[in-house]
Amino acid sequence: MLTIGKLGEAAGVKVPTIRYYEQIGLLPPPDRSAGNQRLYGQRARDRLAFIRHARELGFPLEAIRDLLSLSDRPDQSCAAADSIARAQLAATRARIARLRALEAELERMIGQCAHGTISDCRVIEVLGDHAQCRHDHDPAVAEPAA
Amino acid sequence: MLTIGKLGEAAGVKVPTIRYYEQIGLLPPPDRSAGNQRLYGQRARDRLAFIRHARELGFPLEAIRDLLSLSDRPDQSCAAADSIARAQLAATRARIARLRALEAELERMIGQCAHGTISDCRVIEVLGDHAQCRHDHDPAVAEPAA
DNA sequence: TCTTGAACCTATAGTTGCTAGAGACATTAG
DNA sequence: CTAATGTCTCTAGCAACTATAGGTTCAAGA
Ligand SMILES: [Zn+2]
Ligand SMILES: [Zn+2]
Ligand SMILES: [Zn+2]
Ligand SMILES: [Zn+2]
Repeated sequence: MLTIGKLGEAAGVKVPTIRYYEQIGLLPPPDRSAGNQRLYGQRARDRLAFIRHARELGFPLEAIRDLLSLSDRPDQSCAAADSIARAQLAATRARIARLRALEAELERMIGQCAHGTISDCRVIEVLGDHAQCRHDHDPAVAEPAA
Repeated sequence: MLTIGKLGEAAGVKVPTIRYYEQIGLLPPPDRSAGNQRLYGQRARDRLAFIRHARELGFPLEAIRDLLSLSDRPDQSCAAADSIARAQLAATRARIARLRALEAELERMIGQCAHGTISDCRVIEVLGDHAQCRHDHDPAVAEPAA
């Protein structure tokens, strides 16, 4: 049996994150020691590793919740799981495409700047004049800040 | 003079977002009508367009704040502005690289699945077994959920 | 056995960049 | 003049954690 700290170390997940996952029902409430401390077994370790890996691949927690409940029914068709994964792939590709457009514009404006004063700075100028841009203009698709 | 709704329309920014930018000090408090409604002029419009464009390019609001205060000092060197832009470019490239690794793994696992039952599903299997992955293992670099 | 220090507990608030709602006031078109 | 739309403030919510405060439990050394 592992304490929460050991579990976190084993799975590469921070302790508060594990408690958070329990709170939102992604991990079941574990057994407790006589002194009320959480104790985890192999099952919890596997489940947490699954969550961790899915998060690394960018799956939202809600999708992971669905994947976990699917993985508890091994005899059913995996069509639902595959379609969640395909949606994640599509989202990933869309983000790559968008980021490439942003990369190109950033490169262009940095490359064109003569590095003089602010009043001549191509970076500032391009940001202020949005007219000839080709990239996405829907704020709902805006990148999360770096 | 524009009301907040007209300004939002003109700049492609939602009304609550404009009020939010004012609240965090990114836009100065505008004049008000006799009935206490916000009225904006050309300056505010330009400033908001600048913010909007920078956000589309993924700059964090804090970076935009710095860029705006730089653009208020036109005689200074643009080195600081350029370095903010270069940092944004670097962050964008890092995200593209990471997303490409994720894309590859998602493609691989989807492509290898025979689409039978969950117990044979390659998607579920790969998520559960994290051992032979090459992608980033630092949760601090994890992708924001799609 | 006692003590110290690390790890653990709960609960709450903060992060980023907005978005949505409630309930009240202002403006404008017909 | 009235009805509809727009605006006001304030509060709370989203994802997915992270951090802090104030307290308890556990393991190891003296
Ligand atoms: Zn420059
Ligand atoms: Zn642009
Ligand atoms: Zn499958
Ligand atoms: Zn992997």
